[in-house]
Amino acid sequence: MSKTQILIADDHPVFLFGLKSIIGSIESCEVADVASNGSDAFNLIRKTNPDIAILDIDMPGLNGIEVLKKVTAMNSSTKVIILTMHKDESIFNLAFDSGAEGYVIKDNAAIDIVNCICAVSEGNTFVSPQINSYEINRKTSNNSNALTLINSLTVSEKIVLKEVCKNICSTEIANKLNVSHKTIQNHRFNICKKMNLEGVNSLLTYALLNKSTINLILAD
Amino acid sequence: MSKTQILIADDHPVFLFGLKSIIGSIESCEVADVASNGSDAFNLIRKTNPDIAILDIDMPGLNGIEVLKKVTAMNSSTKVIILTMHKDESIFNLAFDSGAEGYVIKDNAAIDIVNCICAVSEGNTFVSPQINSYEINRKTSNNSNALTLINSLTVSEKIVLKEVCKNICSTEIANKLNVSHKTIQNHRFNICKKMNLEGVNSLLTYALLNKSTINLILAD
DNA sequence: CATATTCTGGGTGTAATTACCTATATTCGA
DNA sequence: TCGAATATAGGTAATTACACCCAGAATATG
Repeated sequence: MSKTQILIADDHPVFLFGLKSIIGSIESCEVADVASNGSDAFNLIRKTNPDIAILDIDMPGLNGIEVLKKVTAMNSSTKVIILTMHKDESIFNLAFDSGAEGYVIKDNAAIDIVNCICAVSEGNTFVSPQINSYEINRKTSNNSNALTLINSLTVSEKIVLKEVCKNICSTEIANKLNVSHKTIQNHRFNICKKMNLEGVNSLLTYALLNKSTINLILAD
Repeated sequence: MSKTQILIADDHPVFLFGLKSIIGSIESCEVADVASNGSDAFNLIRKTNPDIAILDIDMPGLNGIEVLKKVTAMNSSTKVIILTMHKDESIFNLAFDSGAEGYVIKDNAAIDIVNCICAVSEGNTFVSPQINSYEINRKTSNNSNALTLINSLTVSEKIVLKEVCKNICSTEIANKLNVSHKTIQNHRFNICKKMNLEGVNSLLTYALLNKSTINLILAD
């Protein structure tokens, strides 16, 4: 029986080195390729078609979620495991909505990654025990998380939200988009209503504190 | 000649594993101890007195900077290298002000860590080439960075700044500290003046975007 | 003790955002 | 083609933060 072919992608050399050693020590697995950015990872997946791809989210160029989406879109047989430090429920949901088979938190023990690889190669899904509740929420369709809320925004509202993330005030956003500042204020108000944000500066603070999540969800 | 004894501390098991392998492969070095949190790291340093301690900043309990400060305070012969993902100039300065001998960015190649260990064990300091300019700024005493500015704040101003980081508005801060909201507004105004912040919400956005840096600088 | 700094709090004004309202033009799906 | 959703933009009011003014009380520092 041939070994499970695994591709790993992470832009932190030391972490990648450790990951490679750990996976290499699994009897039934073989590290087929390593990549240190998203584009390389995707090209290698398309070319070599590994059994499993383990992807970090934060990588230069294409991020792990974008690679995952492209892999899913081309109906590849490669199964994707997301290995990240993000503990945000919205990102977790985004990963599984995008076709992931596993989700492991980076600061968990190495055994989680091993278990995840085993589960996924047997056709099951796996999530770090630490975020088990996220999976339960998904199964009970308890879906009032940021991903669902942000996806309910209109195109203009999404554009405005992205600008707010950059800490640009309404007047400047209006100038940038060549519309009245009243229009932007209305969009902001509607975003607040949809996302249950109340109080002065609530949208600004929400946007700044959830910047990376929002930008992942609203990428392109 | 005996090998250089090294302690490494990081709360990411996979990264720690990779780091241990890389350092273990250096002929003249030996990994004496590993720790996955700050308290353990400090206790081990005190007990075994290694030649070099390589510390991550973000660790549960005591963070790496706090460990560094305690090591410096007890006049230990152990030299400390900070190995972190933080690229913030203020944190870099905080590390060297606290007595660090080396500062390496986590996403740099493994060779940087090896070079850093060699430099430090020979009595020199080392910083990742990527942030070389920070060292030059220090040497030319070009010190208008956040560390200097935040340290120029009064006790009350520091307390207010920490509350603003938590996204608490002036009225609530006033209630919490049992003073008038005008007092808090005056503190905010004075903080803005000292830190050259202008415009509506400038302090709030500065605080939210630099939360982790501020909390590191203002830790106890 | 004298001086300086800090903490405190009041006043006045402006800017930005939130919180609603209304209303028209456009676009999109049924 | 018709109705729904969306994008646009105007109005009004309340809240919060910034930007400056002032001054008395407490505290530290020489």
